[in-house]
Amino acid sequence: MASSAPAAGTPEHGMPGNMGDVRRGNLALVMGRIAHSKAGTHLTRAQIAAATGLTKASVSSLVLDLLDAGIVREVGLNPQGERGRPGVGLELDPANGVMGMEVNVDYISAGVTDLAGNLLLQETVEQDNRTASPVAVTAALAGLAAGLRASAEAQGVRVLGGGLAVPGLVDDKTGTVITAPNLGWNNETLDLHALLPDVRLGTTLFNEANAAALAELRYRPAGRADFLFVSGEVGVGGGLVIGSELFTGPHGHAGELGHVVVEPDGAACSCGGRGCLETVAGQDAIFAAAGISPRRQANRQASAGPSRSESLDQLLSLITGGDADALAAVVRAGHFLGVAVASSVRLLNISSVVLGGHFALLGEWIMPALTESLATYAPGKVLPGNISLSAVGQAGALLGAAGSVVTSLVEAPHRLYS
Amino acid sequence: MASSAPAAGTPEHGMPGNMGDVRRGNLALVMGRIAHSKAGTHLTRAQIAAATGLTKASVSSLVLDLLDAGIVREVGLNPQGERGRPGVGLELDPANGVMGMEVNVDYISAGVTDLAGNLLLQETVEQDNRTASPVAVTAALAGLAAGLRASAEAQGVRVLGGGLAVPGLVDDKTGTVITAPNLGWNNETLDLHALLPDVRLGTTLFNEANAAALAELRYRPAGRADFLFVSGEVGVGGGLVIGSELFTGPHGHAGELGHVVVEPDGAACSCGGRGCLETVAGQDAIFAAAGISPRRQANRQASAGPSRSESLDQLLSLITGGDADALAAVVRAGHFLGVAVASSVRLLNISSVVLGGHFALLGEWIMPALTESLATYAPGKVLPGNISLSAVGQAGALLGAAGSVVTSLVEAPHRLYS
DNA sequence: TGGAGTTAGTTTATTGCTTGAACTATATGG
DNA sequence: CCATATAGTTCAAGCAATAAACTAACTCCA
Repeated sequence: MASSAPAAGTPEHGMPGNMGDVRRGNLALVMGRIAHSKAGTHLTRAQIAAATGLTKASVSSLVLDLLDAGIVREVGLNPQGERGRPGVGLELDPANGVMGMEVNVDYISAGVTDLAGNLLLQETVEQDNRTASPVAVTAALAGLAAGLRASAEAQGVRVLGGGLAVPGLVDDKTGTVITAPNLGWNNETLDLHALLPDVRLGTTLFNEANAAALAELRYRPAGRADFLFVSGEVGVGGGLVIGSELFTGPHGHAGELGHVVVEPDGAACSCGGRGCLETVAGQDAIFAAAGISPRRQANRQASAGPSRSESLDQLLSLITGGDADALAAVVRAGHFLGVAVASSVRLLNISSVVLGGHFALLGEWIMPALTESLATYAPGKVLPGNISLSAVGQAGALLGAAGSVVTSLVEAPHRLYS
Repeated sequence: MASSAPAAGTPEHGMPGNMGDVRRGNLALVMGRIAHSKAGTHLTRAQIAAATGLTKASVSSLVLDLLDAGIVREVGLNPQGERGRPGVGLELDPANGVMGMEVNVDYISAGVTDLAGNLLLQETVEQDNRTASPVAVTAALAGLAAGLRASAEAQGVRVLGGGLAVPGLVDDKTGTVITAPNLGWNNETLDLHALLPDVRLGTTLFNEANAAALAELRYRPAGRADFLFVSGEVGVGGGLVIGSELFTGPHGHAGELGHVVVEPDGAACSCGGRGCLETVAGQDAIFAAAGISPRRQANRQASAGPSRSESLDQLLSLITGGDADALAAVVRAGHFLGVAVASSVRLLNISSVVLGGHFALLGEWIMPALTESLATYAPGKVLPGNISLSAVGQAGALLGAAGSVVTSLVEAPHRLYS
């Protein structure tokens, strides 16, 4: 998980700074301007100098490093009626890509984006990962990624690094999945290097909700800098974005919205607690309350029992068909989601919420209950206009994991020419 | 409120870095070593060089700046049997002080500490601030502060800056108290400069719980870097310390533990919400449940009705006298405090809790209920040994507000020789 | 008592980076 | 074709850290 990173180019805390730190910081500054320039437009060295406050001489020198590293390229620019010598446009070199990967309960998936965030290649393999060992799953994913990487390189795109999202608590520093209840994994250390060998920027491990939150930050038009992303999968997860950065707390696991207490006298939760949001708003809880037969637990054949998406389809048709129990289950989930979000809003002072997973799918019926609940429990704190549905949908975790590599590159481009 | 500050010496985000930033950062590094050296011991230039990785030449040059600024001084050092030339000890110059100030419901208070955190002077004036205008209160406080400042300067201590803690939501950038329900203040902009005129480092405005949390961080022996401080006053407040820094969220008001929802079907709260922790664990709620007559609201004479500390004394004697209702009220508060803390722990991934205010006073009876509640709602997340009572007590807000000035000076000592 | 050894702190030359000014390059407009 | 304007490069200057040499002050030991 991305630990609370110091500002770009800042020396590690407690370490002395030197002139190299200044250069690395300014390199990141220039890189950031190029990376975040509006699509279609191409900044010139002079524009970057004006925007950042650096001198033209410094910008030229810094841009030269980025060109040498192969992450930025020049594009000819016709100034169209401007006076003076035309500037040379700069853009992220599209010959670079990053790999996003995801392991979930019933599929593995991988994809390659360029540094601008365009999805170039993607492939998903449906398989039940509850019946497979972590080693087998990562081996299958490594094969999937290797294939995509070969395809990317065949079309001239080198893969600089990767990100992997899994539905559980992770420790990125050690590459360990601490616990992933829905996969049945506990303290499994993954070989992230073998997953994507010999990439300059390595591979980072993410919690799925956190990765999806990063995707919202990256792909949402006019994205807000501060929001709580709610991930509705089998479990209920949360991803906190504060100041345009993932907030993961002191030990890397902040944002567990699914285990906020919403009913002190409520049902026992798989986490050992009681009355957690997940016990009323998780998929299994909603299905049960709606009278939909539960998916078979472990050891089920690939074809036995309804799959998760089948259960969701069933729920949707029940609701649209006017089934009172199904609608009540969803409204109840929305109500308690509001309770949990209200508490989060008071604790974290966040004013925007983005719903993903089944909460987004059920948005039409969740939203009224949620807004009413928020008005009751945290009046005035979250304007209805600041509650929105996921802009990226299903592929969020994958795109967020990939995007995190780009972000880390933009914040420390010097890593590419060590 | 301390906004999420960049690392010491880091240029403002988006601004170019230059060699001056390197120097400011290294100056802060050296200053930090001197400020955080164990009391009684005195680091030498050579020791600082070895500890930081800077060269002796750089340290000498940086220390010279700190000496010139008058915030560090040399102390002779007998090396006691060490070989070689003895080093010259360095310490914070005790001729500098900072002012901490506090406005609360029934008193105003001010105090001066040196940069090491020793309280040199303190004075408290009891007065009912609900009957007074913000202007009158700040005028009285300014007088109190001016007197202490004169005393300090008479004994050779110059006051470098100040911090003011108030029981409400504040915006430090504008010096505004957005809302302080128990003072009846709403959108009152205070003249912080007039409160403590002509100090080099200005005066910072804090929420009371946040200031008290900073005091815990500063004064607690072997203080943890991450904890949730729970402030039990008329209202219930919270202060979040993450990574040894105050976490105030994207808009500066994070940590409102008192308005976490603990009983969705509970009582209406003064904030407009429902079932907030404050409705069961605030002082008034506990007094009411214990059958203690409420304090008179506004317009009471200074002598009419029991004061808050009188009510607390009454509660304590009821409990020690075996009153079942009083004990039940406290146990109930502890139980729901556990619910709120459990949710906080899941959202913020914090593993330590510090209780202040009436929660500390009632610790003997609160703690069992709290630990049991935490074991129920967030099993394994907060070890009982990580729940503790305030180490600084009543003067916490004042000490924390004063200490924040020291912290900001240590992080940016160059501000003292502009 | 005095020299060898040891550690603290300063001086000096070097390196690396930003800056600002001068300079070159390339466009538009009359 | 020349004036003007803008883009980008070159070059000397300034500043900060570094490394190495140097001075200062003390202990140990003969």
